[in-house]
Amino acid sequence: MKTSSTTPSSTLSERARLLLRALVENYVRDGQPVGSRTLARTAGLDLSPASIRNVMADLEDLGLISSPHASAGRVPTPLGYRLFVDSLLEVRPLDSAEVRTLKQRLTPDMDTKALVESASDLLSAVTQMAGMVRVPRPDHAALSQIEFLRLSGRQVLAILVMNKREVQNRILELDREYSHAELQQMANYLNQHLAGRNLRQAREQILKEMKAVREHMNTLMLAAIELGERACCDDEGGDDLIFAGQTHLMDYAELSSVEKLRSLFEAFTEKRQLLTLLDNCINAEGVQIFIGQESGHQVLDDCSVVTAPYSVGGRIVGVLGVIGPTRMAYERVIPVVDITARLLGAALNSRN
Amino acid sequence: MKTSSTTPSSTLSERARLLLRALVENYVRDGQPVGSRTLARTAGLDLSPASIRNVMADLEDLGLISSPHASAGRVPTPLGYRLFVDSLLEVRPLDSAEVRTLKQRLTPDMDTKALVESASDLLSAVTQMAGMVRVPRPDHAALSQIEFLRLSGRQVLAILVMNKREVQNRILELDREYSHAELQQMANYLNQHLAGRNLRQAREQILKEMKAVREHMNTLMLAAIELGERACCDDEGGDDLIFAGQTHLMDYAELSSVEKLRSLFEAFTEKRQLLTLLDNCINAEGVQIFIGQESGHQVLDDCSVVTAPYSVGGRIVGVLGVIGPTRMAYERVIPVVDITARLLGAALNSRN
DNA sequence: CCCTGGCACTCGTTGAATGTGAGTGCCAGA
DNA sequence: TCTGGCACTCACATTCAACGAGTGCCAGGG
Repeated sequence: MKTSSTTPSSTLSERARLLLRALVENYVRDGQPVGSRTLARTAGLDLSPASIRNVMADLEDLGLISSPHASAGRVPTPLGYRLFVDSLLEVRPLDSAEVRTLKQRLTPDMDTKALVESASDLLSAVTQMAGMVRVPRPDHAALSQIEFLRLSGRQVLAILVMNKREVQNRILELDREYSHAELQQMANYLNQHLAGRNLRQAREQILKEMKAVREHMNTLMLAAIELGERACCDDEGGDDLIFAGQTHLMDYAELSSVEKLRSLFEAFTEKRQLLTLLDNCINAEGVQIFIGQESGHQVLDDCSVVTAPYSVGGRIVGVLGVIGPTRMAYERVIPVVDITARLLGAALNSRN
Repeated sequence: MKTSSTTPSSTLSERARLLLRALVENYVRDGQPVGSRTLARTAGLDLSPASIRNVMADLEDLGLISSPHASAGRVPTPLGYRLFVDSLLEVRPLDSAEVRTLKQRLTPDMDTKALVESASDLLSAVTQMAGMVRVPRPDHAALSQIEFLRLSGRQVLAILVMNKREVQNRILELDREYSHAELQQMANYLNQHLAGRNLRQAREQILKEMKAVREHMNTLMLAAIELGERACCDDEGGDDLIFAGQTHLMDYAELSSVEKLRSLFEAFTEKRQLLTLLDNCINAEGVQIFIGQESGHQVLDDCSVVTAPYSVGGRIVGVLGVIGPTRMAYERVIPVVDITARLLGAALNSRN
C-alpha cells in the first residue's frame, strides 16, 4: 500500500491495482461496462481519462479486464475478479445488528432440519441470490437411544434417537431371525455403552469392544454400526442438499437467457454436480470462492459460488454457500457466508 | 354430427365446430396463429378461404378465437379451448405399448414415496411439461405395527409401521408419565385391535372400543388416534406435493418471459397455491382441466392444468396432474394423466 | 341464399440506411 | 510522465420502405 510503482507482491503497479479495484466496484454496483471517464471521476486518483486508458490497456493485456466490444467500457474477467477477491478486496464485517438478526433465526432450540433450512433461507434472503446448505454429517449427532423392532422374519427396524428429539429409522436385513428378547437385550447393551456419545465415538467404542463380545452378537452390532454410518441426518437418504431462493437468480441480467436458467435449474433439481462441488470444499479452511469456470462445472460458468464449511465441536460436518452471478458484491457476500456458517455450527453445537 | 346448420347442443353450426377444432389442432401443433387459407387446406371442408373467414368472424364474435393483431391469423381463446376440450376433442387412448411402459415404472414393490416420485417423473417425461403428485392421504395405508418408545418424562416416541415397510415417527407430549411396561401394554393392546386395518378403520375401531376401556388409557389412545390422523405419508409433514420436470416449462415460448417463469417457479417452491388447487380437485370424478384463468390463480393465467384423482380401494387418496402452457396437446395429455392416476392407484392398492 | 373471387387495407416483420453517443487508441506537446 | 485532442469503432436506436400474411367487405354467380 506504499510504493507508487510496482509492488513485489503482484507485479502490478499500485495505480493499476487501485484502478482495477475501482473498476470492479463500479461494475458490481451498476452492472455496466465502465469507461475511462467514469473511472477518472470515481477512482479517487487525480488522473485524466487518457492516462487511465493507458493503465486499462495494460490491465487488458494481463487478461484482468476486457471490453464486450470496441466502444464499450471494460468489464472484469474472471481472472480480474480473482485478483480482486484475493488481494484488493476489503471485507467489511457485518454490523452487529445484522449479526443479531441472523442469530435470532438460528437458535439451538430448532431441530437439525429446521436449522439447515433456516440457514439456507437466510443466505438467499440476505444476499438476494440462491442459498444452499449441505446437511450435516450425522457423525456429530449425539445418540440418545437406540431400539430394535422386529418386523417380520429377518427384517428388523432400527430406531435411532439423536439429539434427544430427532428420530432415524432404518430397516435392516439380518443374517438370521432374532427373538424379541434378543433384540431387546442387544438394544440394552448398545444403549448402555453408547448413549450420549456421538456416532463417531460410538463406532470407535463398538470396534473396541467387539472382540470381547460373544460371537453371535457381533453381526448384529456390525449391522448397527453400519446403520449408524449410513444414517443420514434427518432426511431419508441422498437428498441432502437444501436450496433456497433459486428464483432470485432470474433477476440477474447476465443469467436471464432462458437456456442458462434452464441448465441452472436442472442442476438444482439434479443436485449431483453441486454436491460434488460442495463436498470438495469440506476440507477448506474457511470461505472458498469459485469464480466463473473455476468451479469446473459448465452450468456454473457464468456464476460464482461462495462456500464455507461449518463445524460442530471442532469437526467440520457440512458446507454451505451461495450461488450468484460472477458480478456479485463479494465484500458483502463473503462475510455473510462466513458468519452464517459460524452461527449454524454454533447453533448445532450448543444444542447437545 | 349430422345437421348442417346449428345443432341444438351448442348453438354453433357444425361447420363452425369443425373449423374451431381444426384451428385448435393446427395452433397446438404449430404454435402460430392460423389463417383462413391454412384452415381451408387442412380442415377437410371444401370451402374457400373467404367463406372460412366469415365463419371465423362469427367465432371471434363469440369470443372463441381472437387475433393477436390485425394481419395475423387467429388463436384460440381460453373459452375456445374450453369448448374444444368439452365437445370437440377426441381423446385417443394411449396405445398399449405406452401403457405397458408406464406400468413397468409403477410396480407394487416400490414404497409409497418411490411410487409418487416415479409417477411425477413419468407425467413430466411423457408430456414434456411439469408433473405433480399430491402424496396419498395416509388413511388407506395398512397399519402393520405400532410401538411406543419412552424418551424422557412425558415425551413418548410413537412408531407406526405402515404397509409392512414404511415407518412414521411422531413425538407425543403426554399428560403424565407412563412406565415402560405401561407403554408396552398399550402398544400390545393397539396392535391386537388395529393391526392389518388401515388408519381410517383403526380410528373407527378405537372410537368404538373407547368406552369399554379403563379411564387412564383413553388419553393415550386418543393421542394415538390423533397421531394417526396427523401422520402424513412418508415425508415429514406439510411437504406433500411432489414435482418433476419443472424446467420443461422453460421451453415454451408463451411462458418464456423471465417474469412469468419467475412467478411460476416461486409457486413451485411455495406450493401453497398449487396445493389448494389440487385439493379442490380431490372430489372430482375423473380428469379435470383448468384452462388459463379458470384455475383462479394468477400465476397460472397462461397455463393449463390437467388433474386426476387416484384412489386406493375405491377411496380417493390423492390427486396428480400436469402443468403446461394453455397451448397443449389435450387429446394426448388427458389420457396420460388419466392412465397415470389409475396405474398409481393400482400400484398403491395391490401392495397391501 | 350461400359461396366465391377480387381488392383494398392493416399491421407486424425485415432489412437497409443513418445518426448518435460512449468509449477507445494513438499522438504530439507540456 | 501526464494530458488534451482527434480520428475511429461499434452497439444501439430511429427511420423508412418493401414485403407478406391475413383480414373485411363487396359484388357477382350458382
